[in-house]
Amino acid sequence: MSAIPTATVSRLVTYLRIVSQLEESGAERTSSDDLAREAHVSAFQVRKDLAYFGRFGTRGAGYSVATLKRELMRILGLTRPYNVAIVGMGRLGEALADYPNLEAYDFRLRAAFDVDEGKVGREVAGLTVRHVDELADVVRRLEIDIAFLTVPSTSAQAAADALGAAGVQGILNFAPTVIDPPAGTHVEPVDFLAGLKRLSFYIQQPKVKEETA
Amino acid sequence: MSAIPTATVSRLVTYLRIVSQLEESGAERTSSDDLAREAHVSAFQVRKDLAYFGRFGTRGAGYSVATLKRELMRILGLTRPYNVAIVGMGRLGEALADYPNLEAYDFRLRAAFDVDEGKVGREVAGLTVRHVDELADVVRRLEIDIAFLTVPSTSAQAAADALGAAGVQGILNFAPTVIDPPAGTHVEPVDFLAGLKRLSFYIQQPKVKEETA
DNA sequence: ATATGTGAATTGATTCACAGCG
DNA sequence: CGCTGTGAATCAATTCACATAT
Repeated sequence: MSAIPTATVSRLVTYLRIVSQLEESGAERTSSDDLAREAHVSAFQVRKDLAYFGRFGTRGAGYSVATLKRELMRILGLTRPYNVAIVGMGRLGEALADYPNLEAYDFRLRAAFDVDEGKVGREVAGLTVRHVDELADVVRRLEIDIAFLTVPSTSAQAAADALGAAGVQGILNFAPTVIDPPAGTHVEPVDFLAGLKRLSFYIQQPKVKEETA
Repeated sequence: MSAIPTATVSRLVTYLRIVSQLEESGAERTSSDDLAREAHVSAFQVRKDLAYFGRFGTRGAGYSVATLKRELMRILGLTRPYNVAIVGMGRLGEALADYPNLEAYDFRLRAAFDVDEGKVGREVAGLTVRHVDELADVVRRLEIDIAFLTVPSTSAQAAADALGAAGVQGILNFAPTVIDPPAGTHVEPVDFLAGLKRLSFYIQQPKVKEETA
């Protein structure tokens, strides 16, 4: 009967960003029409998405920006802190370590790992890079909830398995490969190469419809 | 009757990566079952996705790895080169400029832009960073097809509009905001913060089902 | 009056079962 | 006999229309 569509979850994230911007700009009230316009979806869609979780508006008057923001944060589980580790301190791992906006939603970078002895021991964003041999131990001790997986594709599955076994609940997978989620772990892909290839498909579309005889 | 589901396009990209790996590992033939296992979808799904574009297999014998790879590349428009520009040479822009795998599918980095005079003139990945004032001019002259948009959210829409007006056909949007696609331009989002918030939702799911009375 | 919340209708995507070829 | 390719059936998501609350 239930199970929230994944597309709905993605849109909720978008609505949250929009109400956050509205709040910054000083707006106090908004409507499904406003949100729909900003999120590039229909107003029906906005209301239906919200209806999965409750009733947050006032008929005739729309939504309170503050209330809707609070409720969206609650729905998305953003009312508590998450401890984060980065696995793979290449260029991308380093860039993520220095990313400033993480703390805005209480994502706390607590550990960084690599296999390369040349990288182990270095300081990145106030953290000492540790060897992946210590992963299970450190993840448990620091109660890491979420890992950013920025290792090469060839080691991504093994690293994910190790993280799952150590009790990590969520993995943001930056490696361009599909990972089999360890039991009890949710994996979200962040694959810019895939996005690039989708672009390629849509760009060439206009001039298609040729058959290979 | 027509219109390819966007989910199908995403899966095609995955199938291509799988057959590329199969090719590297020396395999000559594969099947919808193989592909399904690797891509974490059903074999029906694989065959249906491919059926939108033609018949690429041999009944009873599966698919030739080489043929399927070639066909997937053709379907995805990856048989010709694309000229790429990066707009926004912050940390992420720089990391992308140095990303080694771009040339593998003939994506050619040809230009880099920033607004910051401190960055303009610097050398990155063999390119001189140009001021965005030159964007329209340079995009046209170098026949840029695709832009990586790595500017702050607040300037993302304006930059996208400038790129669209200059004739760019595709934009990979790394800014954490929804962009209104300029006419004739396709936008693909690559938003790791959104992925992180989705993770948060799925992590907290187990312990939910509380109502606000 | 106005904009939400929601069952019903529609549209779209996935699954299935098997016909069709090698 | 295998495994692909595909219409038909099922399932899910989106759209619609309107009753409902303020």
